[in-house]
Amino acid sequence: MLAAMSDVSAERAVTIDLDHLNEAQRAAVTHLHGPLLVIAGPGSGKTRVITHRIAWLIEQGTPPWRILAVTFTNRAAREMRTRLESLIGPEQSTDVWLGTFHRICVRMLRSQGQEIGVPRNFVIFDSDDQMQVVRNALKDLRIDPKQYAPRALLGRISRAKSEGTRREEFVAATGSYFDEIAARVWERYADQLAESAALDFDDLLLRTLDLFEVESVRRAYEERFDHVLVDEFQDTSTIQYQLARAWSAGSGNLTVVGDPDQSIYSWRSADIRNLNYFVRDHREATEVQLNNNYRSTQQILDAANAVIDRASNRIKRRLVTDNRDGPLPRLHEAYSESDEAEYISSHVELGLRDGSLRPSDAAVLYRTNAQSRAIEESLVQHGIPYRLVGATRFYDRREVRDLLAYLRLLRNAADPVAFTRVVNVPTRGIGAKTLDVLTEWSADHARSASQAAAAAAGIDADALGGYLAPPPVSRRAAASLKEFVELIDEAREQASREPLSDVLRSILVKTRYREWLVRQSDTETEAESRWENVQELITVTENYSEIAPGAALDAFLEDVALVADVDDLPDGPPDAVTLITLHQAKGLEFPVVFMVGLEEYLLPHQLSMDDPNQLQEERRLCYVGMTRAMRELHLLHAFRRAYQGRSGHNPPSRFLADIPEELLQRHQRQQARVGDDVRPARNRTVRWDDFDSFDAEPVAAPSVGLKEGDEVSHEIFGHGVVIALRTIGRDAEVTVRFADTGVKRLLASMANLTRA
DNA sequence: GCTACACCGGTTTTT
DNA sequence: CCGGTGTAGC
Repeated sequence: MLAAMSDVSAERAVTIDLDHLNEAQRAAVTHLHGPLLVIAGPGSGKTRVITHRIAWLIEQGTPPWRILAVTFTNRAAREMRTRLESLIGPEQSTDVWLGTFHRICVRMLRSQGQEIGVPRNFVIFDSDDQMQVVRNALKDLRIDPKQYAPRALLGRISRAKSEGTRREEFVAATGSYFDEIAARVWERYADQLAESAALDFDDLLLRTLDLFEVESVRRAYEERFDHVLVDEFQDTSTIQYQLARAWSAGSGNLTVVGDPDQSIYSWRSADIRNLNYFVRDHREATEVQLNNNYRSTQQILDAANAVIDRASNRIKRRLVTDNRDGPLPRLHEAYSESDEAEYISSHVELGLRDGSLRPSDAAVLYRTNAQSRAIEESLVQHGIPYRLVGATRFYDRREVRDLLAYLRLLRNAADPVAFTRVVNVPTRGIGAKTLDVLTEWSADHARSASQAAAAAAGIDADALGGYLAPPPVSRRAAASLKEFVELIDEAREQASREPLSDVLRSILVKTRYREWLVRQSDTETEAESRWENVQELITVTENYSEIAPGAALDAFLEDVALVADVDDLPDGPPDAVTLITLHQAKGLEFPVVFMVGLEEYLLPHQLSMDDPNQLQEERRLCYVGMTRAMRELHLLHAFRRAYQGRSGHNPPSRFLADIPEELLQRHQRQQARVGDDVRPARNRTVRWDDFDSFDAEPVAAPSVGLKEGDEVSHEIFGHGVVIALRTIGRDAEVTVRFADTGVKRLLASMANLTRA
């Protein structure tokens, strides 16, 4: 293999080391020509294969800028770039086209979009903006948002777009009544985006595809890329696959890498069938399977395989590893979500104490973001550092979005979404009435809301021709509008010559934004944290100080729209336990993984239980989670769980039942604490005291065999003395003063105390 | 026009 | 439990 390769590049020194790749990996890396399909199981060195392949291609003589590699997330793109740099150095690697579909589309549209009427300086509307636009559309069309949920309508529109359906086709198709409503909303929606010179995420892809309809553009790009590589191919949508084909049409060198078992984004229009279509469309494609796992122990893989094996319609594949043995995955039934969290904290604490674990080695994986709270509380209590990934994204926070809206107005005064958002933030006496008047006026006279505001304020009347009657707003509102318009104008002027961070600071000062935050916040802590977010935003903008002021604004807004990921912020403790959703965890690995909430209604999630396809996806999600673990995997579920303010009992996840008993190490609470009758908790945080009410007939003190003054020892807390005992239902609460860790209250049945 | 408060419904996942 | 929306009273 190596010899053959050297022949190809006879005069070139071979610097890419392929020796440490296995045979399948090497085959994928050194595939020379034509379509290539790589099926890459979890931990099989997928990223390594892609980066090595790119490096190898470059070494074979392909210029870096003729290689296009598409990833699913920005994080993956970044990682790939870093690894590529270490292989071939920064100079070569910067020239490789590497990014998400959206990122690459933006790049193409910025340079050639005008060919198809895409405004050069288009802005990108994120989902929050989109919702706003849909709401406006509903208002215009006098459709009751209660009857037709904006969310659902937007979902319908977006799905249609991702499938490549054009609005005209959608309207023409005889769909349901709901679809007809969606079609009408879509029209208004499109109009408003056009008015704002905005593209939504779907448009970025669609319009780029349109771009390739233009003969000259297509030809230019056909000659442009010698190789196109698509990562996470199982998560591509119809439109994304079409893009990949368009980009590789010239060379025919399309490499797709994916794993059907890890397809977890169908709700985002990912179509797993693309893998089949690829094979159908490229009969001559070479297929390589990577089934060697370099991440997990055999014990973990066995359990994970057991889960994925039960997926229907699945081509059987099995991951194998040479990895050293490790402990069996541990299955633990906790009593409640806080107990579940406690188990995690205790384990981490133990590992930290004996030095077998660093905080960053551990990750807690959950299905829904809401589950992170109980974990956080417990970690805080134990003083264990953690970092929460995603959750409420930084750029989704109200105060951050307010300031972004200000910045967007500087860029495009006509942006109605941004205008409506901040015209009265902080409140400056411009209410619903005034806004209505402005909206009507701007509709009647084909002017933007900003122009309406200026006219109402008595500014710029001449520019309107002087004969238009200004919008009839109150004297007070007019004064406020004047203030607002001037604020924006000044800031815009400032933005053309000063750094972004300074522009933001002036806006904050002039609007007394901080005082407004304090007034808005219920608690001082909230005000503080929101102000911190504002400061953080300023810090982010400081990264743009190198760029010329005008261009900085553009670049910043674009990045914000495309990189809405908390991960990109420098913040957060460097060595911390990771709290992350199962979805976001894809592509990551951790020595120790805790999967929580392995219960029916949570995983599989309630909303996915009716549909067999969605159920399959939940199973794959479970599989993805399990295969993140390198050496230790803890599978947790709780007997009782408070969710959305209510408390209930969920049976263990069906996926757990698919793992043979002998592949697991059971660690269960020793006795049932309450009857089957589960009553709602009074408090969100379940305290042991609450359990008193559960038993109608309190029984005598349980036979825990302990009394005050007894010396006991505990797995984690060590040695201590019992200082109090209390009957709780059929259990006992034992208060122990531990030598190292102080006083703790423990449940006898859970704590596993032994007499010392 | 603003604020406080009651009510309702629900996001599972994200470029 | 959360946040968004609607209403009453200032």
